[in-house]
Amino acid sequence: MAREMLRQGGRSARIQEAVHRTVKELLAQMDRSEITVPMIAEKAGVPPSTIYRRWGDLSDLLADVALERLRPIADPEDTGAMGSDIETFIVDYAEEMSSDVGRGMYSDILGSSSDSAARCCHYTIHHLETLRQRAEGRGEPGFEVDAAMDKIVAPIVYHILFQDKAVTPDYCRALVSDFLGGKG
Amino acid sequence: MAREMLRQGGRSARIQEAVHRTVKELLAQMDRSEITVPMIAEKAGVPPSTIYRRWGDLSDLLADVALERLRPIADPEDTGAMGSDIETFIVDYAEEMSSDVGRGMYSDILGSSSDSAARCCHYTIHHLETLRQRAEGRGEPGFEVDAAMDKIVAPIVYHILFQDKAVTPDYCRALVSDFLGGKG
DNA sequence: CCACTAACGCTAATAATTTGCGTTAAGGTG
DNA sequence: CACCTTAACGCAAATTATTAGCGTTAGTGG
Repeated sequence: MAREMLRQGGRSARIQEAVHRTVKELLAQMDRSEITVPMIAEKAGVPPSTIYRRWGDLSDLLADVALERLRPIADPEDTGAMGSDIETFIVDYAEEMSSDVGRGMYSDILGSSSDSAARCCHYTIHHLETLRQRAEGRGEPGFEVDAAMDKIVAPIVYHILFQDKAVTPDYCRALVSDFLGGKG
Repeated sequence: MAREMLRQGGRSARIQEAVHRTVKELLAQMDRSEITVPMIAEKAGVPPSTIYRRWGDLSDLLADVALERLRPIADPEDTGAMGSDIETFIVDYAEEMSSDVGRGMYSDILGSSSDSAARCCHYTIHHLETLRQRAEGRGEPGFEVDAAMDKIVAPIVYHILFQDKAVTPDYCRALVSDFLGGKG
């Protein structure tokens, strides 16, 4: 992945923005296996060497873009109760990530030599942590975030990645209710 | 991945063997990001064009090699009882796959455009199925293979891939005993 | 043993990546 | 606010990887 930007403003930031935007546009138009660095460079209006120097190679650039897309911009929806909070978050997450674009983001992140994989799952942990704290603030008993990762998130991500079975909303809800039910 | 070989014998098979062996050797010596097709070609004694024509590109070749390494060669060890069969199989599997080489195989498989991901997890399902049948042959109650994939395999593979926590034998054993305990 | 053709080797053309070097502009300092 | 330092850039040349054409080799089935 890109090393942290040492300079945050001006030209450097404009290039980062233009390149990221271009990658997202290309990803929506064609298969990732057809995308090349020179192609991105031309569309974004920067020389290829700038991309190579800054991101290293295509897989690191794709991982960087994927990670940015996954970065939390808002907290999960507040539905009023812990069970429905978790269910809503998980069903939405699974739907978003089981698309071709979503699975592609996972592949890019896992194919990169950087630490983007660990970062990516920290985002999910962070969201679950938010839901846990919210529940406890309501006086609900809360839940173990690690256990939720193992029992809910891991199976969903596994099936998305290995494409061995369809990840349906019903399947997700069953995982959630199994997790919540197995506690009492 | 490589299309199925139309010709199984002679020269074609020798090349496949030489290339696979070379890839495994290189993988043991250096980081995968340093490996190139021309490098493999020279060491294996074949022209690069042959590799490109047959495997398409490097990621498909790596996925092909990874899949071959994961292909079951023997049934899981028979320890005399279902619980210890599952535990032994899972602990061994986790240990093997949590190495850098193991994680690399997953990355290669997930980064390929072929169906190698689904095949890879079918291998695991097949092994679990073997254990289930063996247990039932002994008069034991058996277990749900799908549930074992969700509750045992998925969390292990998730943590290996996303590198968010160490997958220790104790952790694996806890997953197995949780799975078996939650049934009675 | 012969015919058929998949798969190969070689080579030339094309495309991607790396590198050196001069230039621009961000961010800090007096 | 002008100046200094240097990260990051643009350009272009050199290197390396990939693709494609075409004749050749050698499995496979008859």
